[in-house]
Amino acid sequence: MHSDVVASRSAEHRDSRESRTGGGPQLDAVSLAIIEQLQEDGRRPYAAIGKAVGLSEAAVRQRVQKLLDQGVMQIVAVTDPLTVGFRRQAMVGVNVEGDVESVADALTAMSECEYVVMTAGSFDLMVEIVCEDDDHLLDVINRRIRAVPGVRSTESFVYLRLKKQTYMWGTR
Amino acid sequence: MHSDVVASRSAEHRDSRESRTGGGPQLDAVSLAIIEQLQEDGRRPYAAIGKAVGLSEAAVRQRVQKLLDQGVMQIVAVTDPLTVGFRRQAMVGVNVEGDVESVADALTAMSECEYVVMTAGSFDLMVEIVCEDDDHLLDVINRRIRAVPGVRSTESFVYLRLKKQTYMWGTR
DNA sequence: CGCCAAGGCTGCGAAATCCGCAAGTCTCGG
DNA sequence: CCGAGACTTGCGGATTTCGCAGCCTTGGCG
Repeated sequence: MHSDVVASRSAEHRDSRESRTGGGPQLDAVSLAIIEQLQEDGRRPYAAIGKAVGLSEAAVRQRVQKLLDQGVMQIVAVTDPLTVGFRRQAMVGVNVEGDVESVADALTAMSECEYVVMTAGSFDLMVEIVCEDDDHLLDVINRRIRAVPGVRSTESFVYLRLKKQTYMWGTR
Repeated sequence: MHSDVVASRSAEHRDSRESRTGGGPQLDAVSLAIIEQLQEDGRRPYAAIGKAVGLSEAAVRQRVQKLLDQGVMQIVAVTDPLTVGFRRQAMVGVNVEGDVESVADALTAMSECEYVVMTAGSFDLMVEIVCEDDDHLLDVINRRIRAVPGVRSTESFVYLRLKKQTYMWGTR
């Protein structure tokens, strides 16, 4: 029944929290299936999940708890920012001279920066900004981001319309 | 004994120029508070939420259900794509000739496009792509996206490292 | 002004779920 | 051969969910 499950549980708990790029702790097919269930409905009962993935309720409970503890997934409410009062969003491309990492850390510390990623290409960093209004956005971009040491230049892409936003990784 | 949060029940006369893009029902302070609770923990019991926002368990349940039905929020599991087997991600800027909307729709229909937004700036669209490997990414960008009628050019920013990814809108 | 419908809230049992725990199985490695 | 880890089954008790019957307030309307 739950046979195809057997995967590598060898290097499960590696200490490296930095391993993002290299691929994190291996997840077997069952954990993947559990995550998919919770991506459809974060409040689905453990018993129902167990039935769907071929595990007992207790086992699902344990695995979910572990996935949460390990930080592999989190169960949260997500909203459209516009409906909760954030009227301006923008993607900002950043060019850096010197240490990209330290700039990224500085941006990460800003609450308005919802998403920070280091990239290859004509930008070193891409940052998604969520603001309440134009003034707020202007302040963040021109005064805060450009004030970070090492930031050479920025280019902004103000959001006109959000067309798609999914959280269905692994559900394909 | 209603509490602190409920204070502004009758004073919700803020200038509600509802912005079009997200449109949607005005959220009062209580619903906001409920959302914040669920952003911290999507599985938090209704009774606990009620205690926190000053409402009964049943009332919280009804409001949450309505928020879900209305599509204002969804409760889901979110993960780091890298830990679930998607090793290549990229942000792609797209320039369009002709109808931007129809191109956006075409991209939205692709399962690999996790995030699609229409922007102002040197790109008409920004698209986040989630792929399993380099071949997959190459295929999506060069063969699928560029094949969409109206796409004039694209520029890719391959993710090197995800530094921050939050879902705490409204929790500031 | 009085009446009524609608929406939102509370309170309350009943059903379902969560949670911890114990005992037994199975597999993998040392 | 034995221990560790993961899973299962089973089981209560605590907690949570859920449906429903009121209650109150608001707003429309004759």
